[in-house]
Amino acid sequence: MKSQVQLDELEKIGGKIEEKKIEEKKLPELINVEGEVVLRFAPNPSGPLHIGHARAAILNHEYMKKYDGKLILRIEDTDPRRVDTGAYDMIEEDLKWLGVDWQDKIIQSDRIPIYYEYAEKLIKMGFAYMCTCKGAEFKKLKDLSNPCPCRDLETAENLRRWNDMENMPEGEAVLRVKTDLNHKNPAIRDWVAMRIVEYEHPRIGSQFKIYPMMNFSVAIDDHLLGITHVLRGKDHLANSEKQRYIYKHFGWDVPVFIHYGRLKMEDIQLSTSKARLGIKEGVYNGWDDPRLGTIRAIARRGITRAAIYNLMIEIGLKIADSTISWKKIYGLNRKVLEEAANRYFFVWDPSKVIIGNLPERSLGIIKRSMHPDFQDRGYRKIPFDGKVYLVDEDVKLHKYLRLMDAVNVYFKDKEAFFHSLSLEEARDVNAQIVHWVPAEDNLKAEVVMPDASVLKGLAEPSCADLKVDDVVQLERFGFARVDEVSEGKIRFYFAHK
RNA sequence: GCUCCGGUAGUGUAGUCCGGCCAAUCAUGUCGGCCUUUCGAGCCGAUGACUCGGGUUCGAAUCCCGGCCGGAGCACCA
Repeated sequence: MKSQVQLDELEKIGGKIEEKKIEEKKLPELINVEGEVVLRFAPNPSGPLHIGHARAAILNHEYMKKYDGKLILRIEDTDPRRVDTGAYDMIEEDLKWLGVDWQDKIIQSDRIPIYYEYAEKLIKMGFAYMCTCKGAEFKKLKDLSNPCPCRDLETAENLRRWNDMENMPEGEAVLRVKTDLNHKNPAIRDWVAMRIVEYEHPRIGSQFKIYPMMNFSVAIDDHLLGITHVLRGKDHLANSEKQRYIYKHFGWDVPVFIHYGRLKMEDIQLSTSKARLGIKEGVYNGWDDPRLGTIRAIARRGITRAAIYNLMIEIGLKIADSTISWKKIYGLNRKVLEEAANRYFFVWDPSKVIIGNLPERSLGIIKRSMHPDFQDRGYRKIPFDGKVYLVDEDVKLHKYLRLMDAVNVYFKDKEAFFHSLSLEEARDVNAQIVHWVPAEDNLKAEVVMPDASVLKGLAEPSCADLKVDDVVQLERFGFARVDEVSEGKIRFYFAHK
C-alpha cells in the first residue's frame, strides 16, 4: 500500500508528464516580426513534390498559421527546359494531401514582362549591363576581379543591346547585375540576371525568348509580393547574397533569410530527374512507386500527413544536415495509426489445414473486435468450419496452435486435430496463438512491400467492406493501406510493423 | 583549388547568441520486465552523446585558436 505522500508525488510526476506531452515540439519564433508575416513556398515544376519539398512547405505553412500570416504558392518555371507540364497540378495535389493551404498562387511564367520592366530600370540606374563576352572569358576576368569590356558601357548602349536582345541567338548576350568585383566569393561577382532561351516553354509557348534567371525573378517577386521571411535550403546561401544586391540597388528592405540544412533520407537518394528516368525505363511503376521519396509514394504506403508534419516540425530549421531514418518515420506514424487502424487477418504464404475430431460446439461464426481498445467499433465475423488457411511457417514451427478466438489444435503426422477450446488450455500447452482465414470464405490478397515486391496471400471475408485509403493493422503482420478492393480481391500497400 | 557553413546518444532534437541552474532535454530506436488471445499499444526500467587538441576563466557543450570530419556553393538550373 502506498502512502498518501507517495500518491501525491506520483500525481505530481504524472501531471508533469502530461504537460510535457502537450507542449511538445514547437517551432522557434521568427526574428524581425513587424506586422503581417508573409511567406512563400516556391517549387520548380519539374515533377511531383518529394520529402524535401514537404519540409519547406510544412515549415512555411506552420509559420503562416503561427503568426496568422500569409502563404504564397509561387511556381518557378523560368527555365523552359526544366518544366514538366504535369507538375503544376501534381504540386497542388501533393500540397493538398499534406494539408498545406495557401492564400495566393502565382506562376512566374505569367510575370515575364514584370521582370523585363525591372531589368530595364536596373539598366537605367546603371546597376546592370548587357554582356556579350564568352562565358569562359568572363570567368577568367571575374576570377581575377577584373571588369569585362562590357561593364563600362554607356546606358544608351546597354539599352540598345537590351532592346536588340530578342534578335540575338541563344548564348550571344546576357544581362548582368553589377555587384562587387572584389567580393571574396567569385560566384557573387556580376551575376547573370537575364538570358536568351531558344526553347518553347511548355506552358506559355514561344511568346518570350528572354527569360530571367532565378536569382533575379526571385528577388523581384519576393519584394513585389511583400515576402517578409524566406525559408530555404542552405544550398541557396550564395543566392541569398546575390539577391541582396537587387534589394540594395533598388533600395528595398531585405527580407529575413533563413537557411536550413540538407535532408538526407535513408535508402532514398533519388533526384526527380533520376526518378523520371527510372519511370521512363520501367524500373519504377510511376511517381508513386514505393521505392521513391515522393509525397505520393509515401502517401500510398500509408504514411500519414500527421507523421510527416511532426517529423518536419521536429527537424525544424537547423542549418546542420539531418538524416532521416525510416524507423523514425514509422515510429511517428505508428502513433497515429495505432488508434485509427482496425484489425484484420491476412494469411501470407497460406497452407491449407483441415482439422480433425472437431466437436460440433466449436463450429460457428467467430466474432473478433475491430480494435481491442475500442470495443464500440464493433466486431468482424469470421465463419469457422474446421477448414482454414494458416501461415505456412506457423504450421511448420509449432506443435500446438491456438487459432485466435476459435480452437486449439495439435499436429500429429502432419495432420491437425482438435485439442481444446479455451485460451487457458492453449496456455497450458504453450500453444502459439495465430491468426487464420476460412478455407472457403476469403479474399485473394496481395501486399505491395516497400521494395515493390508483392506478397500474396488470403484475407478474411470482412476485408471486402474496406475502402481504398483505409489503413488497417493486419494482425501479426503490420500496418497497411488499402490500395484497391474488387470482387473477391484486395490489394494493400505495406506501411510498417 | 577557392568561398562559406556545420559537427550534442543508433537516429532526430533542446541547450550554444547573453559561460555556472547541463554529472546535458525530449522523442524515436534498441534491450529487459509487466500487461495483453497481434510481433501493436500502454506502463516500468535499462541503454547511450557535447568531433579532437590547446587557450581564456574560479568555472566551457557554450568564448578564442588550430586540427579532423562532414556539407553547400563556385552555371546563360532552381
